[in-house]
Amino acid sequence: MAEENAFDKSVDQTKLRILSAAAKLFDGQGYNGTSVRQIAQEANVNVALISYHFQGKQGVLEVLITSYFDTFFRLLAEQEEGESTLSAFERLVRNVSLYTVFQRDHASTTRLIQRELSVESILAREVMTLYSQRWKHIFASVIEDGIAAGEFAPVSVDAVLLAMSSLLIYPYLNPQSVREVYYLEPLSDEFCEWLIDSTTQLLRVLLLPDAR
Amino acid sequence: MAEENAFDKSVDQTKLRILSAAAKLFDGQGYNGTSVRQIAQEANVNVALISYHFQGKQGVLEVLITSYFDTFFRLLAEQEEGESTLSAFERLVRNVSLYTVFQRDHASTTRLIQRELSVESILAREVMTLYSQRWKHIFASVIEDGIAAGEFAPVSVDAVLLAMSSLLIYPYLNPQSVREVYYLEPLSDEFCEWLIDSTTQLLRVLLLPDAR
DNA sequence: GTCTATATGGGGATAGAC
DNA sequence: GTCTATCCCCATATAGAC
Repeated sequence: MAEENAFDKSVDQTKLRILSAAAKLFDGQGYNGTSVRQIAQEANVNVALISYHFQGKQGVLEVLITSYFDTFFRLLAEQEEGESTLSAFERLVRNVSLYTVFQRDHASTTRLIQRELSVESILAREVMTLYSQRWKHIFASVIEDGIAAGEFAPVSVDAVLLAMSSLLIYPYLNPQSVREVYYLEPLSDEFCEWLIDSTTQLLRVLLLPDAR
Repeated sequence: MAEENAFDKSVDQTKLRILSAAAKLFDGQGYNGTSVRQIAQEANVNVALISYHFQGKQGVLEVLITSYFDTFFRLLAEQEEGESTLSAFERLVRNVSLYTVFQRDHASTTRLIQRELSVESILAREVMTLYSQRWKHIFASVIEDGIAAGEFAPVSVDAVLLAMSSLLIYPYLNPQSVREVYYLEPLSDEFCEWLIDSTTQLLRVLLLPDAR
């Protein structure tokens, strides 16, 4: 299990420095607004090392995207173990909570991914769409289970999920507005709790229209 | 006399062609991902005319932003005339409906503005933040009126508005995901109706927790 | 694995002719 | 108001020395 160990001293030090610098800069300035020179400077490494380790700027973006989603799916799988005894609604809320906190803990990558996802010309868009579909499928399964068990009303799963993702994602896509316009701090614990709570309320209304 | 006349035949033809081409390209590729040469080609005008008419690429973006918001605020002001007899909730829903349809009718500009708003290094960001605050203030006033009149629960206006904007904006920021992941068409009438309806339901839950 | 130096192309903007 | 030609800067990527 050590063969794909990503912590092999100096090499990975450099790779990690590049990834971390790139995440920060892509986050703040956008992918196209960031140059490899900036990344190299921010990471305190030589420019050529970016091409050497990641085959260019796009390679850096792709690694950021894949490790972001892979980490999330791993965490989710861990949480889902032995969750089968819970109700569909409880499982849904647990997944929402995990995702919210995950976004908070990976705020830079979250913002840059969600932003670049809305750019059509980005080459990594297909990768992202694939992950988005996998993301959706996970949440959709829980809702479909709930509908099949009669726990949820027979709603449009797609519509519910879109509303849910809007609530969850937008604040982390545009934290600047959250701070400067709404005077809330998206990185705070209170904000996460509020966001989870609001989303739960919406889901309750949409999925359990009779129960109140 | 004609010093400020913006409808001067050929000049305005050119300016409009540039604006329209820029909106399309900024929308699809992002501001930084679009070159003035591309804009000129798409608009079928000479590259130099962009600098001549708009003092550069950034000037084009600024005009797009200001006319977008100015148009929306004008439409909103027209609608709000003689609305004072309505309840706060009804006024809120009317404003939500107007904004949703406006976003749909100006989908390219909506997406590009909302995306660039999340980029810190964009020079036009201060302009956008200013408009965002004005936008928020309009919706906030209605909610505050409702609270003062005892129609709404004494909620956190900021929190409610953030949830509302998340629902309204996200689908127009990322219409690709809406189409490819959720199989919904954000430009359709049915989608607008659904979005207005979902938002109304959320607002009802948050603002009128007792009434049902 | 890291660095220097360079190749090659494209970016935005403008001077000056028409 | 429009176009041509050009300026200058910066982008990414790589070849080759260490």
